[in-house]
Amino acid sequence: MITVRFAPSPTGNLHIGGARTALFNYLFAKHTGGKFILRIEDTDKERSKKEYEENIFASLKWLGMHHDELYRQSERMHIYKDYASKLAKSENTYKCFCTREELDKKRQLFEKMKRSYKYDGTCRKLSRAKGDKLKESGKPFVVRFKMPEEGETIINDLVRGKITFDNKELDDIILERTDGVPTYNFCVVIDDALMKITHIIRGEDHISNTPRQIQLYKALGFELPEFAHIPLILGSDKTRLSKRAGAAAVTEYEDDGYIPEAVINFLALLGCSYSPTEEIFPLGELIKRFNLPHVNKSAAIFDFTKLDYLNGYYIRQKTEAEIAALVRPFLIKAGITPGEELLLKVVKLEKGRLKKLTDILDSKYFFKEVKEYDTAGFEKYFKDPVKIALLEIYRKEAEGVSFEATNLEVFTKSFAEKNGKKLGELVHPVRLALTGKLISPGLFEVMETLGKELCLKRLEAVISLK
RNA sequence: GUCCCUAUAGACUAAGGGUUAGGUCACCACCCUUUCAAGGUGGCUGUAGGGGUUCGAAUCCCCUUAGGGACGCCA
Repeated sequence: MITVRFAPSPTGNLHIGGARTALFNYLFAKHTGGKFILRIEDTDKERSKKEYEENIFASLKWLGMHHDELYRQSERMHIYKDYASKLAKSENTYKCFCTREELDKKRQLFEKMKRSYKYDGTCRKLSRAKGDKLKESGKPFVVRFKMPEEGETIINDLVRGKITFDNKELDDIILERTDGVPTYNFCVVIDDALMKITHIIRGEDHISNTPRQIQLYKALGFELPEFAHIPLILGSDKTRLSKRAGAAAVTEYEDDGYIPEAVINFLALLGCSYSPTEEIFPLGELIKRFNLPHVNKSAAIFDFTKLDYLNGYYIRQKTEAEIAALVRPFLIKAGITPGEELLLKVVKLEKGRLKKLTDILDSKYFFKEVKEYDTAGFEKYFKDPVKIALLEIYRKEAEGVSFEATNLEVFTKSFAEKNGKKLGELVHPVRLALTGKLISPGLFEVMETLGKELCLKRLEAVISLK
């Protein structure tokens, strides 16, 4: 059975790049009828936090990715211990008594000499007896893995093909810290093997870890899984995704008014294609079409305009009731508690115009008094007493009109004609008076939704500016 | 610095030896129209550069350049 895993460390909120890695794993699992495992890699006690773990759960849930199994590495320490002692017995590891300070010094020295740093193997050369003696003396130590010093390690990557590393480049990685807690490279290998992960799909940033891990597989006698390293996402400045350029937490996208359908579709498109001619694919369709060979090798740049487009598209696919429910929390956050009936009417008008759910705040005027007017619009329409006078007549005549959109349109058009004006000469100032803005949904629909009373009142407010 | 990876328009991608290099977003124009969207029609931009291999190269090879990643008692 095909089994994949997403293995985040709870040292921060789930960000968009992590979500994409999760998505590719999820799509692959579901496409093949396989299993999607979520594994929390919380071996770094200092930085791992429960709140981040919860953020990861919430984000995945929001995106609609459900895991089949859940593990936490912090609950599996005894397993790693077993394998550590197994490796020690087979002489694949050694105790290293070099202190952090000593190592730092060496690193700095290498840097000064413009040479690449690699652990020099000081303690690898230590005799067993000497090592045991040092241990008994109470000197703290870490456990290192003896990397092969010759030959090469080859990754047969499902995305990139063959990647070759000279074993000389591999240094003796630390398996156990001074406090006995195992490190990432050790835990992943054991977990992936024990959880029978068949395909490791992860970011390109892990390529250089892979040969080290392959050596561990070999030393532990585990069967190798398949590897697929997916390209990273770059920010709009072509450098590593930074917060400014899009690397926000998934939950921040939610707060910004994006909907999961759009985020999923957008992320799936970065670094992968599903059709030569189409790009709109909901999750179910992505699952049907996903395939590792379709994943491409180059890093993709995060582009908000496309996300916005997709978000608008998916919003338009929803029913008005659904949109109302989605948009309501954003209004409430802005201090507006909309009545259901009015909200539904507003959504009907705004539906085709929303890119983000937060855009609903552009139509605050349905729920709140208009207190200020667009400055340019004010100059253009409200400064001239002649124009105001026209509005005054319009207002007066509107009193006797039934406020349905079609009816208002007929009335306004004939009013304009009667007064020798173009329709626009009326529509724009009226819009400004009713909404405070130069831009809104169709004016007559807006008027109908606002109702006669409010419309007349707002027109009056402008007339009295005179 | 060392090792590794990558390179099709402003962005995401298709074509994996033979296509007028296709699609999507963005952009521009027009249509629709009371504004903005949405929708419709049309258009603009591209194989990083240089060498090879080949009858033929975006595609295969080499070099250059550019970008990214890794080099932690982080994951």
